[in-house]
Amino acid sequence: MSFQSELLSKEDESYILAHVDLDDPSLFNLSDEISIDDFQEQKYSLLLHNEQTVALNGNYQNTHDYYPADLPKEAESIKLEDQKLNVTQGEFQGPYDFQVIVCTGSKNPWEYSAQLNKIYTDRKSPVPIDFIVKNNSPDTQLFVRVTPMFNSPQYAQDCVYRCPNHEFNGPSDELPKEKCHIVKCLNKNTEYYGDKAKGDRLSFVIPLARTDRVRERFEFYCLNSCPAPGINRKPVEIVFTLEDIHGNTLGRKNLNVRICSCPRRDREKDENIPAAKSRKRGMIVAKKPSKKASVVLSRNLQELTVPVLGPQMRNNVLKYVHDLYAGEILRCGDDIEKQQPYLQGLESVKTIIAKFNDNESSSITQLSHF
Amino acid sequence: MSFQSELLSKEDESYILAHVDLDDPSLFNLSDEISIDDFQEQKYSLLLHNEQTVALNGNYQNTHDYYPADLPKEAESIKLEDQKLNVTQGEFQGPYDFQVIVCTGSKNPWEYSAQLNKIYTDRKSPVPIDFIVKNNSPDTQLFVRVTPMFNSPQYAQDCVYRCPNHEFNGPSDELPKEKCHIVKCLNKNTEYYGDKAKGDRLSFVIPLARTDRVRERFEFYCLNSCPAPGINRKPVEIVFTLEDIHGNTLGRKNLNVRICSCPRRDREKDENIPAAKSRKRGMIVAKKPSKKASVVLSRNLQELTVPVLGPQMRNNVLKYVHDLYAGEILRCGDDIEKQQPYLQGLESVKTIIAKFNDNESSSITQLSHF
DNA sequence: CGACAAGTTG
DNA sequence: CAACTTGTCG
Ligand SMILES: [Zn+2]
Ligand SMILES: [Zn+2]
Repeated sequence: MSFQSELLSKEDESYILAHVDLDDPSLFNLSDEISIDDFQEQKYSLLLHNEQTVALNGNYQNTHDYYPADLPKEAESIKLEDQKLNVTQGEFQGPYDFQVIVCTGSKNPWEYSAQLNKIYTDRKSPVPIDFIVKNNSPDTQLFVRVTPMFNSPQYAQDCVYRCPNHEFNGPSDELPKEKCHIVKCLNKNTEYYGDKAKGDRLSFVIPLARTDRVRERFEFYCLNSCPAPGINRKPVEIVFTLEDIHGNTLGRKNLNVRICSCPRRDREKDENIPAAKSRKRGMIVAKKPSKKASVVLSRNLQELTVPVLGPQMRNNVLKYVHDLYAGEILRCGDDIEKQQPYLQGLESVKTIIAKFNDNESSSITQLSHF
Repeated sequence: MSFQSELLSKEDESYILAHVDLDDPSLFNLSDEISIDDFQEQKYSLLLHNEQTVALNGNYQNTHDYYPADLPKEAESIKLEDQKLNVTQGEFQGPYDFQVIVCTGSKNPWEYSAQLNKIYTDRKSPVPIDFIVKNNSPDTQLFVRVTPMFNSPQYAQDCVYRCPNHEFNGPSDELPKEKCHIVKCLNKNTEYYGDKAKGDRLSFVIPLARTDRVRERFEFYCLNSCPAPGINRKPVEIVFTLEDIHGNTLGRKNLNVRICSCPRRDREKDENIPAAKSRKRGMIVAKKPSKKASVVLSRNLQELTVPVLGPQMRNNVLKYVHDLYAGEILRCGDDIEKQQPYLQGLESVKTIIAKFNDNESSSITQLSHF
């Protein structure tokens, strides 16, 4: 179940996708079979659904207590030259039905785009994220590993570090091993891994509280726009890996992240540029469906602009859209993840309605009960 | 000829300017009369034409070989607390008719504005500057001290250092004492002074070749836009001081500097906007209707933007809006005048629908019969 | 060199 | 939040 090639051809991919049961969680518990030597000398690539294989520089490992510093000197030198470990990157729920939910709300300093599965946040504001783990039993300690990565294939192998500015001007109470991490968790039990000086990829591990839904807060220390050798405007994602005490992977979810000064503006731009472009007289032109966009289109929240005549018609449209979301949400049943984008849309409509209600004195033109 | 007050009132200034011969070079050769103790314990202010007195933090001195590190411990502590030395900043030619000329040329990577006495340059391109010293005799060694300063009174006391990014990512052959200087001279005999760790003001001294006109090349290591604790977008000037071997000041010239990525553009803006300065940020401008939620289309027609999720919902909304117009039009009966705005809205919606139909391959997502 | 991207200001 | 500034890219 492992492939020597760094990158699979499209044909290989289709073949494998067609012949392998990618939802079989046993596929993802291979770490026990791989020795340290294997890690140092071979390249492993395991195909998952939504497959993306990424070569990770440095020491990325599945046991919490395995440290780069423990390597013998010669392994070290191999690592420093061109040791790359291809680690799978696809998302999967795994046996615990692992889910990662960004808390939303319209007046938070961060913004979440369900459409792009992307969070937009300021530097240094705590962002709460919920981890959902079904059947989280009191006798098993689970962990979430958090690894920021560049998410364009071109840069995915490069490790993400803080820019020197934010490395040397971070909070004064920061431990040296934390100073290069662009993201940290407020949870005091978080363990930080990786040493920039050795070229390690940085990540950290949070011990998960034993409830079905655990909220943790994260802070970011660099902007996406920070200069090289920092993020340097490249898109970044956070990989959340559910792990057991041995570092076995039990689930994986990705979250695109943009740390910037104007989360709302930037989110709106990201969402609208793939979508409509406005013309003269406010005409809305439909977007050209980019191949990638069309795949996920059904999950995509987009903006639609229509002409309305008078507050009555406007309110009719708003109420109608509101109710369309309400209906969809009901039809989702208890599937929280499926609800997510609709909840976001609903939130969005309600904000628009509230804005009009705020701005209009006459109660006749107001929509009530929102 | 020295004043105890840190800042002179406007009236004092005018009085002095009217009664003192400010072109008398003897006024500016006072350094021999001032002991180190005076420097440490008092604040001197000497008025010059184009007067600008500036309190300099740290150790700024007129002898090349006087070093902050040589201070006794107690003087040191005074310095670190609030010792500020008011040093004159005005330009004067002095006995050698000292002049500083920025070399110009239209296809250089830098730009010089004579109007603003300001040079605009890229980071890391050598800028040649000529120093003119009349009667530069072979038996007197002269020096030019180069001191970058913030030139707004509000920040002039702060020392100018590199931002951490450029401090730690400078050329690899840089000596530690050079790493914090935002400007350096290519001349290998340049001596760099000041220690950022001690809060010293940084400067350097170039021994002048013994000709009337000496060309030296300078390189800048930070942009004006570099983040705090770097320049942080504050305007900067370079003070060139002609000195003898004892550090006596024989002439002084200032040069405004902007290190940026687009020297030409920025120079043009600087030069033109002061002329037609009516549209600056702080200016009061007729405010536009807050087009936050809706924009006026025609008389009553407005734009409403709502979030939709997927083509189905989008089409539902479009169809609904279409039908709202249709209903209104019916209710207008034969009143063509009254129909008019609704017809217009209907037309508008149909255009939007057509655009989406055009752009979408899948017939499933298309609305038919429009 | 124009257009865009993205931090800052009031 | 709009407008401006200013680095970057094509
Ligand atoms: Zn940074
Ligand atoms: Zn800098």
